[in-house]
Amino acid sequence: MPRQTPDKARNMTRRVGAENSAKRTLILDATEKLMVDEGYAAVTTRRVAAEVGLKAPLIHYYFPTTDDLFVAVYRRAAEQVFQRLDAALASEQPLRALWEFVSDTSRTTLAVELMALANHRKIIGHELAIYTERTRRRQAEALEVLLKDSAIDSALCPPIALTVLMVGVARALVMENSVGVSLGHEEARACIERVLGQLEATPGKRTRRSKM
Amino acid sequence: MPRQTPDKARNMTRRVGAENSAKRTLILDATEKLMVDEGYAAVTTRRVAAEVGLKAPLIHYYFPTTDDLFVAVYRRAAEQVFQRLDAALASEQPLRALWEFVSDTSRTTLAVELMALANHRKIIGHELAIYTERTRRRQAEALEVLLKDSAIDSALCPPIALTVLMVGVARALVMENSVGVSLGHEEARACIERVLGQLEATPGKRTRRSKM
Amino acid sequence: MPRQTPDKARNMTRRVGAENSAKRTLILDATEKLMVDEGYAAVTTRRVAAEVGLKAPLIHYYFPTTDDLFVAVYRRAAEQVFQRLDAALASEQPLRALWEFVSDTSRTTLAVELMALANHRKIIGHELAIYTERTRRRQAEALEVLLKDSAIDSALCPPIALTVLMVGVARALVMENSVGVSLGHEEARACIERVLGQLEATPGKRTRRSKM
Amino acid sequence: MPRQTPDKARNMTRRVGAENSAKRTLILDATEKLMVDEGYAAVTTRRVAAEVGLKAPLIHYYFPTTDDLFVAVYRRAAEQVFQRLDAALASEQPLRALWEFVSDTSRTTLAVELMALANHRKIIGHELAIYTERTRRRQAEALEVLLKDSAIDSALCPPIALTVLMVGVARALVMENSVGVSLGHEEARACIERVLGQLEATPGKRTRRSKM
DNA sequence: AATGAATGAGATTTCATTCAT
DNA sequence: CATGAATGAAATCTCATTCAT
Repeated sequence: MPRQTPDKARNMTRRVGAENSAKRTLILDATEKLMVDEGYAAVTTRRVAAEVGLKAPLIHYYFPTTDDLFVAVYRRAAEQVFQRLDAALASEQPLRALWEFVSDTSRTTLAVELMALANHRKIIGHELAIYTERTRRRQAEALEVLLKDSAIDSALCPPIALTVLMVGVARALVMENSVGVSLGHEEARACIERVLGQLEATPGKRTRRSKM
Repeated sequence: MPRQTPDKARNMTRRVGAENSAKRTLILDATEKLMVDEGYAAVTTRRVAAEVGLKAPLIHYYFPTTDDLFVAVYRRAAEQVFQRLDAALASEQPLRALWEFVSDTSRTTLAVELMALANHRKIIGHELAIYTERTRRRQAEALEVLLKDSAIDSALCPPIALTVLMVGVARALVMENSVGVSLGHEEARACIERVLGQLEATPGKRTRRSKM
Repeated sequence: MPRQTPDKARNMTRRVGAENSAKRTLILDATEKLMVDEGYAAVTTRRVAAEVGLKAPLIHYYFPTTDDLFVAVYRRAAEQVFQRLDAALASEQPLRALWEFVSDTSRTTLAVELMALANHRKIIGHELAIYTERTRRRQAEALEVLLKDSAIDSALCPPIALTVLMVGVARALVMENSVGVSLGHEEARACIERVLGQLEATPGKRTRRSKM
Repeated sequence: MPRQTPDKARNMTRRVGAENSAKRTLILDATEKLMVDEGYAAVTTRRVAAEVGLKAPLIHYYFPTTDDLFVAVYRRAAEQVFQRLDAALASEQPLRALWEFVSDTSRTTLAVELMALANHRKIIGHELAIYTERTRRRQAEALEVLLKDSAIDSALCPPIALTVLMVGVARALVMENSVGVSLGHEEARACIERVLGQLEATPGKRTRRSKM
């Protein structure tokens, strides 16, 4: 596991390599892949360097501390999330797109790893919190519009609760998958999709039934 | 983070200390507390030893490798889970008790940590998978009985899916909490409790409308 | 140069090896020798280990951080200083013995190195300050008695000033020596010894004239 | 601490930047300030560069190796010393001026740092030795004239010894100051000034007494 | 004259584990 | 049971320096 960055190193200038250097991107790619495939604990200077075919100290040239590297990975991912989220919400079947989005395996795996990481790295934790709340709000707003006159009873389950539930379930499925558990997953997915289908099927009116 | 057990050490005889030694228990308690409070990465031979007031190598007397220690923590927790799960399902308001059980903070935190750990420790991963599936099946069976003729339409959402959803949401809430995110949590909890209330309120009958 | 100890490591348990272990002593000896011969900057885990024929991490077993090592060297030296200082002051010709003591090459070299080190290591600096003042007071008290009715005019140059001057000159000679400068040293030493001779020659009385 | 120059780099052409470039001067200023404020160990390519707002490799353009940088700092300081020394000796109260000169804090701090540095850098050591002896000779000559017929008995304490003592005491005061020791300093200074006063007060003759 | 990129070498420290007692 | 001692392996980070541009 990446040993904690000694405090001494913390207040140095960050982000040394040019923002768009090809190598910088390569390093981020490799780190992300490592996190998804083997967990954040597999991310060490050496390992990343080996993965990209660079020498270890060069990693530090681009990302002075390992935290900087993690933060960079996180920020890049967050950027993409916002774009893809908007795309999903603007699509034909926004609900379904949203679900597909939050249950996208590799993206969610990364999110889960960052969350685990955040337990030990205050900086990550803080950034993650801000971003999570931002995303959540965005989703809730979108849902508010989408479900305004749908079958769902927003007194029973307001949009923001809905996003919490969706995201939560998605994350759990991914986590379990990564340890090889899949019992009930299919049923859960089916169930969710059925509900979504019902919701989307009743874009307009007064269906008395189907409440969630 | 607990460095990976060197392969050299792998084929040792396991479980040296007597199964019920008081110290063994102390070590397990300390380890569990560490995992819940600071994450699994805080668990190192030294740290645990310091916590219990013992010398590091003694930990190895009871748990030859750190993996053994984790496995033992896990197994002990799993035992308790089964007992408490049974108690919950046999209680007055089994649904509500079940929800309280799966969303119990400290227990779930431990579960999440073990899950994160499992990413890097095959042995843990394997044990975890077996146990998770066992618990799930048990829950599903119980739900099957409980909801047989309740309001819920088991075609729409079969019991096993329900346990996946409940457990997933609970875990997500705990994880987010640990990084300081709580936006929407209250709403989500309220929503779930409302649904549970509805289900329990209709112990008998023939509600034609399927609500989830 | 020994890189600064990361803060993280600071509040761990100190002094691990038994106080009187033979190896502990060996390590201290080697460190002290290194400091005297090549300066404090030559003290690195590796170097010390090589010098004693041990493996580098073992140094950390006895002295968790390099600061701990320096502090231990310093404390041991300080102990000896007090003993030898008392012996000197109790001897036949206390003034001369004192001068010989403060101008003892290897001891003073160590002191100078510790002083240089203290510039960068707050802990050392603090300990050093305390000890220096303690020694100084002890010397001044002794001089007070010794010179009570000697030729020296304590209004012109009180005992405490005298110790400052003696120690200062001695240190300067040693420092210069270590860079190969010796011009005027012999004359300075001779001069000091002549003054000391004069002072000791007039143990009693009546020099009306104040000489320094 | 400035890591030792790898031997590989040793036989390069030296002094690349123009002797009087403004940036060269800036670099020297920054280095000197660093040495005085934080000790020579704080002098690293990066640190100096940051201080002047330049990029690290540019330092190497002006001073191929770090040793070259130190030597340049040293030489520039030495130049100034000679000029100020001459001024002091030509002043109204040359003795007092000399004392003020040798006990000037920031200059002496730099000298002490260079001395400490010299322990580890042969080149510095050598240059330092030459310069120290030159300065010493110059001071001794001046004192010889100044004290020719003063109260001081040059048989008891020849001029060259006197410079050694003065410089030594001054350096010691500065060093102790930097670690926070000041016990007895005031008394020592007072004592020295009293002696200087006495000496200057007797520009001419016939005091047979008052020897130092 | 200046700089982004790269790198070899090395420093400190942590950790799991073994071993002899 | 318990523990002091020892150690291989690795992780993070720093630094002086080179090189191509």
